[in-house]
Amino acid sequence: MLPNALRYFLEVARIGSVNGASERLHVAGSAISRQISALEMQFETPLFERKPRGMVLTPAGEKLADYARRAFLDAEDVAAEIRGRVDTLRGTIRIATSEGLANVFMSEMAYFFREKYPEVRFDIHVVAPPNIALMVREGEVDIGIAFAVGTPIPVHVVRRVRVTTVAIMHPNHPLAARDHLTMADLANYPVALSTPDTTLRQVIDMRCAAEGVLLNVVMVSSHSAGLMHFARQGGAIAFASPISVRTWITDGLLVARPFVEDTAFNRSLEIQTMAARKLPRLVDDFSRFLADEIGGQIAL
Amino acid sequence: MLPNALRYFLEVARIGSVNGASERLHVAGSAISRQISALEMQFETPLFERKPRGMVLTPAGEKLADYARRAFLDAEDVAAEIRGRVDTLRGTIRIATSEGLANVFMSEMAYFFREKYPEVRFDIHVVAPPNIALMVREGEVDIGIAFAVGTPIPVHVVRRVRVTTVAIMHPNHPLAARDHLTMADLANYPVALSTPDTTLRQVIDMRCAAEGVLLNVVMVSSHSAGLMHFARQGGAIAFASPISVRTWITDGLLVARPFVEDTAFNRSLEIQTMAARKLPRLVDDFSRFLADEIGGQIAL
DNA sequence: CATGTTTACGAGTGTCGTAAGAATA
DNA sequence: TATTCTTACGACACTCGTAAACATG
Repeated sequence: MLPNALRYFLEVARIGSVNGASERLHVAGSAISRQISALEMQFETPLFERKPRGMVLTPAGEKLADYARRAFLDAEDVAAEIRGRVDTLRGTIRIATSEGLANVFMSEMAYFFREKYPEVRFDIHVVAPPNIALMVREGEVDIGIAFAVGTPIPVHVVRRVRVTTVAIMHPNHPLAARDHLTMADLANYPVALSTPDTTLRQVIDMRCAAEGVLLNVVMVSSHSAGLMHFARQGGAIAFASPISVRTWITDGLLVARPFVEDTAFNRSLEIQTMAARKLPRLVDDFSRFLADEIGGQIAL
Repeated sequence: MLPNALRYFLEVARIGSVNGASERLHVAGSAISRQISALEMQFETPLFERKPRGMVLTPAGEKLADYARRAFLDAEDVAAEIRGRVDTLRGTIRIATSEGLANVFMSEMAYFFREKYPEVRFDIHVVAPPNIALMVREGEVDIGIAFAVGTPIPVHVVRRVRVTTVAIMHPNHPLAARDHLTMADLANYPVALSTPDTTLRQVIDMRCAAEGVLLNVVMVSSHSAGLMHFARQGGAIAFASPISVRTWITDGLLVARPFVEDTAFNRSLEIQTMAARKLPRLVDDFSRFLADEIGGQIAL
């Protein structure tokens, strides 16, 4: 459907070398090299910088890569639509999200959405937060659900909401009786934290530094569901955004307590899709569904 | 950049015959026929119905045509962006609009927009109202500015506003002293109308039929600016939407008088772009500019 | 010299144009 | 029979893979 030159180009951009792309594509490196030269000839500008250890995109190359990724997805979508005859209300939605959201939040969203569209399949990729937007940009997933991180990657943000951070504890915990907490309140109790690569941990660290509070950290885990269960057993206070733990709270298994003056604790939860991509109907529906849901959740 | 098969396919779709496309493309009909067969093989479904006088798209073919038109524009845009290096803030904006809007409204919009972007060029195509959306859909223009007509053509509507219809007359006209008019009021005076293929004429005819009023029509013209000048000389009452005549009113050359209970007189003015197309930055800017402008005009 | 890209060249594939065949009013 | 699409076939162009040449830390 699209010229091979673009496929080759894209794979070299991904892998960063002609030989690498050659192996993955089962195409001779010479052929790939020639096609890329042809593209550069056509656009009258180099698309890669030739470095000793491979090739990296020039700004012009970046533009072409963005276009090509979009073009392949578009072509794929229209082919599915034409072949499938049906307006693609069945299909697979590919999602990248972080570990903290994959548990309760994504499960709920998938469950509710499948009540509307029973034929939907979800492919959920749990990856490190900075990689979510990258995967969206490169078209490896249709939708990214992530807390915004510093690096601005050019993706389309369907919706962005400010999300608070709350302390999660056993219902009998002494602090469960309090309406609002400060970081200093927690200093006397054991706490459980996520790993430093999470956005959740980052806002907690920042807040502790600002208040000069040193927490009594008894557990650090990259598995947020594990932290929640640890908190449920009374082992420690954990942290989360309200949407990440909703069912546990409503079921009475845990209680959540907000912090006073919470703004420094806020993170931005984003629904991301590829910039300028025409989404398949199903994916578009789900992105709107998500946006509505978290739009409602913001009131929580 | 894109495979020839798609170019051939699209031209056959446009022209409606292989031989016709063969002439325009300077490619043998056999080659075109073969490429189209290949596409149909690839999608495992016919894209054209073979009629005795040529070929017409099947529903599957329509989908592919929509995709292909989009794909070619996208490819063109990205190529310009890569080559031009600059972020394409100079360039040409192609617009299709109706005769009534091309005069005052488009001139104003183009003039104001060029104050922001002096390097902009406009290609304005004045065509019959039903063709505006078609041209947008087929990618012959970037933006369509049209009053909505019955046939729903799948284009993206950037903005839609309800626009009233007013009577236009010389400042000394007896009716100029009235605040609101009815159709019956006009029966005693000569009026000038646009041709029946215009949306303006259609709403007037409908309203006259509803009220059972017979107008004293002294002029019918397909050139709305001519009708305005005729009204200005006192020859007749003409009709227009407020935005079509704004400068003439503000300059005091003509006066506009609204009708009582005007809703049946409303038309929907639409800013249209190709569905799901990623607009070049310049075009996107202009479409937003237009939307803002007519958004403001609605209060008029 | 190890790694990675580009050029040279023969083999294979695909596309094109001419011309003949088939379908339809 | 006039128009249009499709198939047959030889000529040409393009792409590929192997292998050698080139660039660089």
